[in-house]
Amino acid sequence: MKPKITLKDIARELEVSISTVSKALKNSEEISRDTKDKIQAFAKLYNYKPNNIAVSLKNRRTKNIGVIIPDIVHHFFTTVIRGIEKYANAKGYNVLVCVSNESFDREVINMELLANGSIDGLIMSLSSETQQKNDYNHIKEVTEQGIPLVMFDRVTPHIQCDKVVIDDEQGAFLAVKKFIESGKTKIALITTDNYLSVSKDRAKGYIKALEAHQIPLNESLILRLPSMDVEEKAFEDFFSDQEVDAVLCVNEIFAIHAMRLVQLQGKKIPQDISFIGFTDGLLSKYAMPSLTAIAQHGELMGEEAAKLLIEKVETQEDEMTSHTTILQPTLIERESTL
Amino acid sequence: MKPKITLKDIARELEVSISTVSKALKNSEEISRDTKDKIQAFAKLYNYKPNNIAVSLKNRRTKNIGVIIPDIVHHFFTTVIRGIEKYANAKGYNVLVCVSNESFDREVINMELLANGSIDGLIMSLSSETQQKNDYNHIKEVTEQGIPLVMFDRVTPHIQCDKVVIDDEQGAFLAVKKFIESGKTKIALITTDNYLSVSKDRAKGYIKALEAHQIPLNESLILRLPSMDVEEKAFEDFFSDQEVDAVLCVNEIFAIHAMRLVQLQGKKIPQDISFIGFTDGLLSKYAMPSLTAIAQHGELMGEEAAKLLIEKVETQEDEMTSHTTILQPTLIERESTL
DNA sequence: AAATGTTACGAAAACGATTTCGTGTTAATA
DNA sequence: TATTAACACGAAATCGTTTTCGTAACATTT
Repeated sequence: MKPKITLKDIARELEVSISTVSKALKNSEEISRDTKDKIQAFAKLYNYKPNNIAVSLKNRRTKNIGVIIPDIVHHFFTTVIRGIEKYANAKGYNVLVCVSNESFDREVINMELLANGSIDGLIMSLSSETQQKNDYNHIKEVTEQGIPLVMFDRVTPHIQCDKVVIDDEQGAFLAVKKFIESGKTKIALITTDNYLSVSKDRAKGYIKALEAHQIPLNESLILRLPSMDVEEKAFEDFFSDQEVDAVLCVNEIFAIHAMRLVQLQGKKIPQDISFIGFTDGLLSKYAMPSLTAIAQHGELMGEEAAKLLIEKVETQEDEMTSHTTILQPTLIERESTL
Repeated sequence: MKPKITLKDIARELEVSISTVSKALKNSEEISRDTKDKIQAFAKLYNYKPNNIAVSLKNRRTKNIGVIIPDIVHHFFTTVIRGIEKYANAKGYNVLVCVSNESFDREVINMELLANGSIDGLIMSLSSETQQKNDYNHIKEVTEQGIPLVMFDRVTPHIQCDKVVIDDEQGAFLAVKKFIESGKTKIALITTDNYLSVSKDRAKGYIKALEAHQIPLNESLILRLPSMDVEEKAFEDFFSDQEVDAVLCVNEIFAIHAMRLVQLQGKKIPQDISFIGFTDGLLSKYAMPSLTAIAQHGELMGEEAAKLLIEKVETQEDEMTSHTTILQPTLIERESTL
């Protein structure tokens, strides 16, 4: 085992000062060609690499950016991370991912941990618990310390910072419009309770589209689940109590479940009943039949968030202007719609 | 904007020395009750939090563990991360996730980045490119520096370290056994080229199970794809050229594709043809019909890896014993088998 | 020959914490 | 009263870098 070599070690071996070594390795003009050659050769030989921690302490920059997401097993978030990584790595930044697990407390812990020097900036999406509690003090503290923050997807107007979202309302609007144009009228919406900002916006788009086409809103066609977990019973009741010829779901899981259920009831997709689901993940692509989806462009969202963040980090002008990027969702047509 | 407060700031305000502040905040016996109260109150008021970077530099421990995975959009790896996070967080460690994107170069870059002081230990799964190149020098360097390493899933015998894997051979064996016991004999295997350690082991289990039941091995029943991407043409040829009544796939995507294809050809699953796929992710659960799967227990694997790592990190005995944990795969029966 | 300018390097402070050791003040003991 | 012990705190080194500033040695200019 050969422990890492430091500037001090090199200086001692070569009988020069630490400063000389440091400068030589940075190819400073101050050091003579001879000395530089000698030091650089020695450093290469012993595979010297500066200690990141020490460099960070000195420079007060870590070249790390933190990311806090509610859930890592959720395909959408992983695509966002991929986008963040892609951009950040290209800019020489490392990405530090933490998972809040939809818990307010873990979100707070993660933020404190990251904000105490470990990162230059933070990208986050709110946990559902945080959105329910409506408590954003932990986030305010971080921004007040001057740490650049970018929020994506699950955002809040209570915090002033750069944001990247898709136009969820427009996404739902597009979907319902698609249904109506293919002759559907009994259009259902399966969603979570309104505490999630995105669910709220999607419901808005759903209603707006109905209004725009003079279809009266029928509240019984909206199924609101208390969580992301599927309750088989609620689904069954929903579909047996009434006639439905099109369903918009706020996530893939709901859509897949519903599709399976109606297929078992002998209905044909998309002839008898059409489906559109949000997020366009793997499930949509591989479902039977494949699911028409509203794509959220997670990777793009990640890249955009990283770009906004790194810009703030590198131009230390603490201009208090914040910018919200709204990405347009697109409809990916597959077999579940006409 | 109020920048973070340091020990020095507190010392200056309260007209004591930095050492006193440091000790007071650690509740040291050395400091009088009065002084401690005063300092602690002041620190709380100004929300003092020690700077992680400085603490890391001093203690030469970061309380971070690094994780390098080949792909973050892959469900299996995210479940492993979830397991790692779970255990590590409980032990007060932070998890730093990097993605190699199946690239050798990115793997090297990530390792260097992490290994230069950012982490106390590393958990990784090899990128496919690394397994193809069979070059592990970057990993050797890290272990030689005395940084504890645990590998999982995609491992190599060339590196001596703790490892966590599932018994892939046994998994494939179980699957094929299941097929045979339900009367199938024309059993196919759809896999990637052998450069992936796991694919190799699974093929071994497939062959072994056939042998154990005196079914002759028919090479034409093995479809080897050059990458994880699906080539539609190869699938079609494979299924039209011969009779097949059961298929084992080394991943979900292959399985879903194949199932869709044979269903379009009018075959009934599982009566005409059965399917089993590795990994038991979301797709298996929600496929139509749902896919019988070999579960790899990613979350458990992650927890185990984190446990092994943190043990090594905390007991600094550099005992050169390494330990391999082999998890047993389990067969999750669903609709795609009899 | 004196004054000035280069060149090549080292000393030391700094980043923010931790920790060892030393010491002045008081209290307890002989 | 002199000695020792306990208490409460501060000075300084340290972790591994970076960077500013000072300066010895030599070269150049008038």
